Amino acid sequence: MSDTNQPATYRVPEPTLHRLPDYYRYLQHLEEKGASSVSCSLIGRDLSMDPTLVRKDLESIAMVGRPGVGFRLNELIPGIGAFLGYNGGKRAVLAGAGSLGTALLGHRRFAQVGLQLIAAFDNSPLRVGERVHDVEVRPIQDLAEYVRAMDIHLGIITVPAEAAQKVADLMVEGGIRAIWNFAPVRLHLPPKIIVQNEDLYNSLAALSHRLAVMLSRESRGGKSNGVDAGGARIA
Amino acid sequence: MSDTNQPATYRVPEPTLHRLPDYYRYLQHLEEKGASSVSCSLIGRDLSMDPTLVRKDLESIAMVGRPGVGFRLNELIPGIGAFLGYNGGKRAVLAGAGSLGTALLGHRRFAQVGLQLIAAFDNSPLRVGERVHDVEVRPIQDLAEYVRAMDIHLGIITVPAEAAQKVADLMVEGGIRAIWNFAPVRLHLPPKIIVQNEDLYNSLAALSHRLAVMLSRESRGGKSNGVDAGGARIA
DNA sequence: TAGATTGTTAATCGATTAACAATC
DNA sequence: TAGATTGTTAATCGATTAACAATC
Repeated sequence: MSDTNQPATYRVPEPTLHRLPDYYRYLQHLEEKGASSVSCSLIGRDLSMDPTLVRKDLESIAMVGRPGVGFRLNELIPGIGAFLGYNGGKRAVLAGAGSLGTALLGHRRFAQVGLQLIAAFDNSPLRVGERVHDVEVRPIQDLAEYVRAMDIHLGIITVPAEAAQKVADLMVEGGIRAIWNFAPVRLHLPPKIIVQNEDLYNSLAALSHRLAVMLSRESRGGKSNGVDAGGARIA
Repeated sequence: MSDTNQPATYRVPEPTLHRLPDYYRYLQHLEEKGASSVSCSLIGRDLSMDPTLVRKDLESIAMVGRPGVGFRLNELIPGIGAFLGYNGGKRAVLAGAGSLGTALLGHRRFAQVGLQLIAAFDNSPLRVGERVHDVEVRPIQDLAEYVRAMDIHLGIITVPAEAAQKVADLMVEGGIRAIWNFAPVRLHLPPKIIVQNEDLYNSLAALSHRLAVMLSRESRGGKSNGVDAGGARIA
């Protein structure tokens, strides 16, 4: 890490953050099966990852194990859970009670990771006033005020792309600190706001490109002229 | 977390692949506004990215521009589109006609990127036989046979976590080459199969951890005892 | 030509993998 | 003690950023 005199955080790498839920689930399974401790090599074997990477990940969130033995599940699981805020009770509002929004509102498992969707907002008079999976749908105009009054920090955007920026602005106006954005647009936001884009097209792109490469490669019997189906150069 | 067990022979970096849809959309907007060419620095400015990174990305998919001028939109947009297979007509099946599955089946925009969901599968007799957004829901038992008969390469999994592995096995049995997995589990699959996990918990983890850090830091007014809210060590 | 921007090579940065000593 | 596994430091690898020459 950089050794400035500034109190900089030991930043937990983004990739590590993304892997933690996988460990968490795997370890829960393991505990249900009666195990009481685990080694990084076992985790690595079962999750098809390099054991050293597992160790580094656990180290980066300050988990300690015992040389020669491994990590105790009854420390490790709560440790990861605490780190991820799974017992936090994070309250959130959701904007856009369409089909995706509805799916998220009905997602029982969110409660298990400490996420509570306490209100939904929509601009359609048809939807406002309804209850979707026990959550009341309110008019989008009330969003900022509601968020401020209830002191909510997390907002979820499931409106169409065209409306997303406007909704994001309302959230910021109300004092939201983090946005989980399912709309396929990059939002323009103040630098302080944390954003996580959940853009299906970004990952579909990777998937479908690889698929195209694989198929075109097969149909050419493995021969290549240096340019694949999609136009990418091949090493 | 974008992961694939694909043995990488070609060299378009994963992060680049994920950024391409952003460029594509941005450039379309730009063209609609009447522009006919664009420079990497303009893209960088509007998308808040380093212009050199933009250039590298375009270079890696073999786009060529003109020094002193930039890239012509009428070459660049179709170029990226072709690379991503947006005019391909990729047929796919979806397993799990629950709320998320239904949302995806109704997602009109997929057609715009060349993705067609041509059949859905579910194990609930209540759902089988229904039509969800013009797509017929078939019994899950027929999946492998259908996929083989129709020569489908792409499968989408929106079943609950417990059922995901079984469904994935059926897809592989039918000859599926790539799986877009929305269930929160790591699938065990033959190495040839391309997988893209769309696991909400992975990104929620990053988001909620950062939020927790931000909030706890504020509440301490910047002071730190060496351990933040989530348990991460601070330098 | 002068200005701008690409194409390309080099430097930096960060994450993963490897090596090994400490310790249960 | 012997075997296993952690903790920690070093090496490698890949992606991003910087530098600069070529060219429209």
